[in-house]
Amino acid sequence: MTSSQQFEQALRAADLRVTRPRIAVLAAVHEHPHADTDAIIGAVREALPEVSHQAVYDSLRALTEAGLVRRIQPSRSVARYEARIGDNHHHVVCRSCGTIADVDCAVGEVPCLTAENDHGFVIDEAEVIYWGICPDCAHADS
Amino acid sequence: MTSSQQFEQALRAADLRVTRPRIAVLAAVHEHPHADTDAIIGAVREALPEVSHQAVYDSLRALTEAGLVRRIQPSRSVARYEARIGDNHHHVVCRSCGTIADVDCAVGEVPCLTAENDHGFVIDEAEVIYWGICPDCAHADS
DNA sequence: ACTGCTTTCTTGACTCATTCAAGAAAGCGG
DNA sequence: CCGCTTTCTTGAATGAGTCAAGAAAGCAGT
Repeated sequence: MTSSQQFEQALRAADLRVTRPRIAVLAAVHEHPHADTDAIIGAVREALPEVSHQAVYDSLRALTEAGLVRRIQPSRSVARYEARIGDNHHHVVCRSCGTIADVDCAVGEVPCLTAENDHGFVIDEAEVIYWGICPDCAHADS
Repeated sequence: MTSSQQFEQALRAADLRVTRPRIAVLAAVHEHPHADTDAIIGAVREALPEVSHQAVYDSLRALTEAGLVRRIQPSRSVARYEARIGDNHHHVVCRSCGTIADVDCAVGEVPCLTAENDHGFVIDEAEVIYWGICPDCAHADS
């Protein structure tokens, strides 16, 4: 059980002020992996009916910058958030319905992190997105 | 020299009608790799001052769907286009200035295309984005 | 607890990339 | 050259996300 107190601790550990919107946003992201901002606003309002969308946007930014949540945004998609962080996992995205699922990298802990020619860039992250068709959409077609 | 006639051939080969906007857009994408739509509109208007932005949007969509150009869109960036296609290369993006550079995949021809647990998805592409700091921004900091 | 400073939240307007829609123009097979 | 279809022009609309000003809440120090 991830309780509200654990989220509070996480916020303090990250040097963020503890506010009800932030706790609710953190909980919403934990409960709804890959949810977009709108869905998160909806989930947060179940606990705090009066929160403004701006508070959610601000919280998501603060949490993202603190590294408590991760923002992902496949092409043509709005921003989505997840709480699984620091384990170098990646995503499969369905071209048809946009569903996202987690995948662990097949190549090891830090996949592809060494590019052949890095053009002098200091690389700190490799983000991998697999594109394909999810089982549901594959069935719907056939 | 990639001439206008070659672009015309490419369009015909892809079963697309040959129009001046499309040729100009194709040329612009070839000349300005990773340019965003606005930059492409600007480049196209050097040859065809009167093209509407909509014509450019439409052309880019048609060319993308036909596979003549590739659309890339790192998080927090607008859509960008490139003409290098079909060679499974990836991108490094500067977190500071947004510059994009090409990188060949270190892992081989079709990198990471086999995920450990694919959740039943039929995967057809693996898109890799390396995040880091480009040489210019690294210098500016220090 | 109370004070005062700082950060965050509310409210509401605004931006801007992208899309939609209707009619005019251009491509192209016959 | 005709006629059908696709594409282009023009102009308005959409919508995720941001900005800004004042009100409210968190929190360190007393």
